[in-house]
Amino acid sequence: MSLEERRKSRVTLLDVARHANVSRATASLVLRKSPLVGSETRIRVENAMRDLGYVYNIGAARLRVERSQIIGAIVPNLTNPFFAELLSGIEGAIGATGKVVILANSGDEVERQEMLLRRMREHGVDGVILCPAACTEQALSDQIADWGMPVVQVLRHISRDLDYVGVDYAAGMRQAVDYLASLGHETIAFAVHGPIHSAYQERVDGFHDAMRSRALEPGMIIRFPAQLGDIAEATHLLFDQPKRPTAVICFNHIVALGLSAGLHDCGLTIGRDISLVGFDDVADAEAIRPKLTSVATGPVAIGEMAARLLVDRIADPDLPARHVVSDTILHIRQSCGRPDRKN
Amino acid sequence: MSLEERRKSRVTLLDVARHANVSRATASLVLRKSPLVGSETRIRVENAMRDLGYVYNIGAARLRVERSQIIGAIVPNLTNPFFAELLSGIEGAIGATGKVVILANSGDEVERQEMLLRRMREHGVDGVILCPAACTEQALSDQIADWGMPVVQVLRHISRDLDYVGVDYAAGMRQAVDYLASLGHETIAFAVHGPIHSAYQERVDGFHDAMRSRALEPGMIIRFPAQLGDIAEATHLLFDQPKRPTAVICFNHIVALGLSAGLHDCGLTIGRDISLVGFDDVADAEAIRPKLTSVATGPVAIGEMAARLLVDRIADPDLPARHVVSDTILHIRQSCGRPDRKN
DNA sequence: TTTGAAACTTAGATCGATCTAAAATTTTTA
DNA sequence: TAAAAATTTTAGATCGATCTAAGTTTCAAA
Repeated sequence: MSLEERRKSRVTLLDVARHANVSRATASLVLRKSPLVGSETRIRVENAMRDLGYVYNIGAARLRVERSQIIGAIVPNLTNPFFAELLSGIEGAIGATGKVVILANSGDEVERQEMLLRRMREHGVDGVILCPAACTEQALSDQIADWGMPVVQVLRHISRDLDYVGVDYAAGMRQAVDYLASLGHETIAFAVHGPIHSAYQERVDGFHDAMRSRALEPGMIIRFPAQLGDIAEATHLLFDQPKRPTAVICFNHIVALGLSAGLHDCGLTIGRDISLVGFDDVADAEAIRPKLTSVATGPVAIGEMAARLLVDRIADPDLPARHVVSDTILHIRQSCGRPDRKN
Repeated sequence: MSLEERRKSRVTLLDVARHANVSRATASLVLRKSPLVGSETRIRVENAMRDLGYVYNIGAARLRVERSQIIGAIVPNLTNPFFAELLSGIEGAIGATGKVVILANSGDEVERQEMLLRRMREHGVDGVILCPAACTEQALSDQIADWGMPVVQVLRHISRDLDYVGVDYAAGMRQAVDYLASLGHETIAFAVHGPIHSAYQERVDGFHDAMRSRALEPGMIIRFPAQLGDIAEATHLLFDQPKRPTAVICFNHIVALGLSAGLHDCGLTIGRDISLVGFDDVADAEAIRPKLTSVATGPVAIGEMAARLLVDRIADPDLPARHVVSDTILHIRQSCGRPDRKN
């Protein structure tokens, strides 16, 4: 009956109090570092805690207090290193406030996301950082408001009524297009993939706007497969166009890796025969050869910022919604050159 | 006083019970799908739950029951895609059992790891999947036993008394060495980096053993910097050796990416001038050109297995310790060739 | 010595579920 | 039709903390 033993052996605040010859209430005050307890008593209680190996039971405390010290994070895809870095930022910033992060993977499926939100509510999370699954209805926002649950949208948004931390994708696309245009490129493709959501749309719109305002040919959007392995093999899509692009902007680092491999397989030299610009600069960008010129979005910092906003919102649920859109940085490396006029 | 309102508006089981004209106990039975309640009553209660928008409060339930439905996962470094994939496996398998994962990053620091374990105990986790930080003392294992906390070690181990899910690193090294030897390589280097732990040691020992049993020159271990960016620049370390290696086995995908970039910068062609074998095959391995031959360790499956072991251990804490060591698979791609005899 | 304020301490209710043991109801059996 | 058995339902204690409101001590001032 080892379970029984274990339960019995659990040290509660009452045990501590008895051991220190004070009441449960006083022990609780010590726990919460209240200035009300005398220093002699405080020390006696602290010693008792140490001697008995007392472990605070947040779950029990939460029953009285409205804070669980747990926040949730829902991302569409954990295996994507971009989201891993985002998560790292979230965990770091939330952890620093003494809270804890429940992690979940929506797989970009709305029903799964719904289930996860419910599960998190059952666990009484203080708030959620949500990167909404593609096709999430705006109605979810009202639902969330109904629940009275603090939520920060990250990277993608479904409603202006909720906090949002993201990236100025349009500006990022403009940086990429401007840079390529300055090198003399006129036929530029945007290689996209994956499900459609706000961040996708903003990139596409940004691309079109940037092309238009440079008076370049209307933007060429080319869709690639979802999986990294399949992208390289689909590289030919770039050349199946009415007019062959001299430069390609990649939707994210997955497309960049895939195309970088695929172009290599076609016997083309990146930076000479064709120019490539990445987006969502993750650590690996440094390791591709030639080094990939790319638009960096700083996922770790975004995660940290989202955490900060969530903490603020939890502290004051009536704050007006805030929208933090961070700038991108164009890292010029070696994957772009002047267009080959022979084409 | 919106907080007050919110609290008041929280629907409890008692509200549901009243609304359905039954007692709290009956409502609780319905919640737990007990066969004891009559079907007419069950439906009435279920309707009441739906009508009132009842949300189960796991925290409250946990006070009576010994299960929190929370498990913890501690990894040394979230931004490493290898651990992200591991985590993805853990989250998937744990999530499928209806439990939830608290995520934490030890940064490979023992004190931080200790703090995180404490925090998780305070949250009453049912168990923890731990990839121990480098330099973790074996004493932690006794500590954990004292606490009566179910723990599964993953990828690294500090004690045979705890469950462990990992990789047969020695066999993996043998596969790599055997393959290179079969191509005719005799001077093989092992490029390592990062903190020293069981998985590190097993790889190094495995390398030495494999070299010895093939009667090749004693293994050459070369340490590289921790950060990806610095590895490429340190590539020359390979050539500072008394005898220049014709093939290099990389400690993990970070070293592989770094060296693959660095060798390229040195003007060497991988697979012709020098052979490279990766380890810890992550998704990106497909995207390096030439495609990287590597020893795959399947992080997602390892995470899933660790989750399964933890669930079993929680169900029966008195189970003898289990050790699951999974096989590696050598993926032969394009980064290896016959040694250049001119050297 | 009494009084009042300041400094500490505490009893007991409370949060929202589960569990036990017993009560109420229905069905079956004699 | 009464007793026994089976099926449902429930009152009230309980988990481990926090909070309120009230009770003690201590000590300086009157």
